[in-house]
Amino acid sequence: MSQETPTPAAASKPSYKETLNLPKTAFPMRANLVQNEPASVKRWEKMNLYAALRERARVEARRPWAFHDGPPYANGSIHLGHLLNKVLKDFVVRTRTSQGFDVPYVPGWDCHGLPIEHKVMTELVESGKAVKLETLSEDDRRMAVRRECRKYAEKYIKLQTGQMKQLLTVADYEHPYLTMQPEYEAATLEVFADLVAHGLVYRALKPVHWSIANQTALAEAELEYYDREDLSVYVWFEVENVAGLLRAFGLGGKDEREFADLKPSLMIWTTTPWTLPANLAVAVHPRYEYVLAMMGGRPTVVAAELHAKVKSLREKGAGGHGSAELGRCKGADLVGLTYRHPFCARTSPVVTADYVTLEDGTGLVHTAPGHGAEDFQTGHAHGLPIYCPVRADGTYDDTVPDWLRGMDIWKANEVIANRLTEGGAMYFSHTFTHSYPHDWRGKTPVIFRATEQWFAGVDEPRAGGADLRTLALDQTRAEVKFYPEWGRNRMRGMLESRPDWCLSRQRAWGLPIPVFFNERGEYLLTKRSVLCVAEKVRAKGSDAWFTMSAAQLLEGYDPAGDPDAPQWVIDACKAQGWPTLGFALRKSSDIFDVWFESGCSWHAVMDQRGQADLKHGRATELYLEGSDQHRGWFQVSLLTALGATGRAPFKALLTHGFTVDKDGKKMSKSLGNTIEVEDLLKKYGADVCRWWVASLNFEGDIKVDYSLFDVAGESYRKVRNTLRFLLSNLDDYDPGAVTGAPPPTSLDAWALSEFDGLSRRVREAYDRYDYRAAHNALYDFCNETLSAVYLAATKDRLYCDRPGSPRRRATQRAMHLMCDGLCRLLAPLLPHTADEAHRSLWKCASDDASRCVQFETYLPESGASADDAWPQVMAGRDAALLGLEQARSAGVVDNPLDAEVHVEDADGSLRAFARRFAEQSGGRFEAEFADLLGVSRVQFVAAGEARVVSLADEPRCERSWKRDGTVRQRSDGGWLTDRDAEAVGVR
RNA sequence: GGGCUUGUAGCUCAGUUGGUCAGAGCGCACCGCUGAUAACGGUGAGGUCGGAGGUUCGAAUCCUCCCAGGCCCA
Repeated sequence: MSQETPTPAAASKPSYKETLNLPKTAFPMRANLVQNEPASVKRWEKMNLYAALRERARVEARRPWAFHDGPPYANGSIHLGHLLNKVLKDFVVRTRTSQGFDVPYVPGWDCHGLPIEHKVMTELVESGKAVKLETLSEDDRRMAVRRECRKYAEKYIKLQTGQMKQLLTVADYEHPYLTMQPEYEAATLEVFADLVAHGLVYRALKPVHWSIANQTALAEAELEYYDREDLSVYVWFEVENVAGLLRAFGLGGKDEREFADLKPSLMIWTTTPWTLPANLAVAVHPRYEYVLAMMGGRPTVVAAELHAKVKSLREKGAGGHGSAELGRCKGADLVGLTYRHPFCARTSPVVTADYVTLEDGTGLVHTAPGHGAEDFQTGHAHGLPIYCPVRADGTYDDTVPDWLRGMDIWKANEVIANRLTEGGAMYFSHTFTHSYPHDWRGKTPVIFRATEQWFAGVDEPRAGGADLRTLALDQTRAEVKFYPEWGRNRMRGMLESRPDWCLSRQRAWGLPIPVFFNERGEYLLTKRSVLCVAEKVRAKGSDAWFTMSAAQLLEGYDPAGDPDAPQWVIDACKAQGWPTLGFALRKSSDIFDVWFESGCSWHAVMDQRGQADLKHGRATELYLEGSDQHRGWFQVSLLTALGATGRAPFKALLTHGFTVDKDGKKMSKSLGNTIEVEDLLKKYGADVCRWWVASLNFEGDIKVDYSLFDVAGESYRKVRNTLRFLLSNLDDYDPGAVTGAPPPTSLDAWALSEFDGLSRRVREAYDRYDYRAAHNALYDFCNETLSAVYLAATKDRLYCDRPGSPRRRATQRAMHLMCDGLCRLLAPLLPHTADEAHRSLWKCASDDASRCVQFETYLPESGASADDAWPQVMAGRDAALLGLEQARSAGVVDNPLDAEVHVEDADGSLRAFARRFAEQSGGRFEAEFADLLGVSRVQFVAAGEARVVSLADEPRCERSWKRDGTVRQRSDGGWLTDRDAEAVGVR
């Protein structure tokens, strides 16, 4: 047999596979992102993408769109929050750029502040260098610490820059802004100078959050709340003027002296016994009802509503009202009473305050004006001293009773409680757990402590006009856009309740507050004096404050020419002349709250780099940060800008939520439910991470889990494969070979008009920062419109038509347009993949660094118009597919190509469509519809006649595997359809 | 404790002003293809819309309360 000559038939029975136009592309199915993304980064760096984009914008005279990066803190690796934030920002930059705007984007870092200084100090102590520092002068010591801090910040800026580049973000990494740069610091001082000029800065003794561990004031933003166990005490304060007490309760008839022996008392409640030495008043609510009742053997004043509750603390089950009630009165009636402090030798008054509540305690509030914000207000209103016996290190000074002097306040809690018990003043005490503010870095509990600090007043009239709070609320209400809209409400609530801004910190690593004191404690702080220092800082950085003398810093300052110069300066100048005075001045040792520095970035970055000009009304378009920044950066930026210019620095605010674990719980290292960005990048690559970000509803909490990235990876692969299939069928296509719109009844027209719709929807979604809508639309288009419908239907003509057939070329043209268009729409979300596909589409050599998809704007509409009946046709397709599936499960057919489907065309619309199709293209729409179903033949039939017919008995084309009724043996011996015979060139 | 906010199929999400709005995709199950093949196509099952009241002829959609989260504050 083997020696036999092959029969002519067998010899001529060709394998037709080589005659097909099968897909061909170098664009791989597997992305290998982790391996290939670095090459993209390298190529973009080689072409200097950021600068090239600026240059294009210049040449094309693109309109600028100002966007501003809020500075992350230069500490540690980037975490999930950074990933989310930076990727979202990159979406903004890239979408707006593709829209045809010029969008410069300068990344920034917050460099000063306690976290770094704390870390550096710890390292200095551990390495033993701290001891040596103690021997230096104050200025030299601070300079030494500052040098270390700068090195530390620089190290992490470098680290984070690399990580952010890995996220494929496009930014001016060559010229970032750092809050420790001299020009940034100088600009911050310029803003401060304006605030000073507008009368918004003042110095006052006030209770502030005080970190004992770090011996500095802290801002709200520097606090974290943790549970803490504390002692809760109910204390009797013995009333001094018993007659007044009896009068207040309408008990004038009682024997005053006899009654006094019972030690009638006010009862207060506190969870901070250590503040009792600073007690200077008891506050009651003027309109609440109070009772005088026997409790623990003493006639005791408590709020009527809390009487039973307090009584039951000591007498279980003794909830019965009024049993021992001696009298009632309003809080206002108690005013004027005085009481003896339980262990300090003084008497203090009862005063009223509106903030007294009946939720906890006794309705009588222990008031220590030196240790609480509300206490301070009350003290201020009633002329009480702001007494704070606690020193910076958390120990008592010498004004307290000797048994407390020098004692640590946390230890004093117990000591004081014991003393109260011994002295009979303790009604009840117990330990309980409550949420308490802690230093965000040291994690140590914070106290309220009155100190001299610098403040920005939010209720001070600005230059005689409206105050900052009013201005900010006005902007929030009417001028600024919020995404999402509820941010407006949130901002308003925070602005309404925020206290004056404590600007000063007692640390080394920061921008000094440029104030000069004389020996009497009077200070020099005017717009001109600040600007004079700002010049020095611009030239030499804020180190100048520590390396130069007061006289040097003030060189060029002329009190005579300063309308705001304080009188003592003018007087002193007359007496001794300016330079001499300068030598006698002492430099302030306070630095600015870091939030003040970052809050000035609208000027230090946007104004200074020419991207905005707030004083002339040119604001930044958008700030984009986590929702915590309603109180943080958004608010401080708004306040400094309003204070300095009267305008909001941003036109719109966009916020995102926080990442949580897969169960919706907060992520924390202690819970062990954190995920590292580094690990995600290593496992999935940046494009998949970005695709994940794009899929999020980022307004709320964002669940993070590896499984969610797996899903994103699957979905990414689908998009990638669709691009690959497009590319693989365009290998032999010459763009521009075909022009003109396809006929409306053609599949190509349908696909192109679907693409135009997609393009519109995606661009509109980008415009409103709805990346998820864009992501979903893009995915659905790839998955449904292209992969399941259009590409499945056109496969036959792409593979089997003669390469140059008009039908094949028309489809290739549509595919080319859509591939190009998709790359451009995808580029903001998937910069690597879109560029890779785009370069493949345009057959770009791998070392060619001249082309990048990010240079392209979105593709204009294709111009294709689809027949109005297409939705009906597609509905017919759905119905027919259902029928096909039923036939398949009934065993009528297995392979769809063995089937002829009789499609119900009840109203004749499909046949009408087919007639139009024939007029426009000269072909049979039934064949087109068969391709849409993936079957060999289709007939349109009347209602009720739909069915599937097996064609298994008919000959099958050896090339296209179709049984379309034209299959017969051809001149080469093979069985082919007419179309395939023509394509192969046989008869 | 207060302000803002979230809770729709296993997962990610759509659901305009209350009336076919209980949907999509993924995943899963089953089937087909084997010339997109570590691909591709088709069909299907799955939810008392966090819970409980209430308003209404009618509520995922409005009101109240509760539960579980998140951010910010006290």
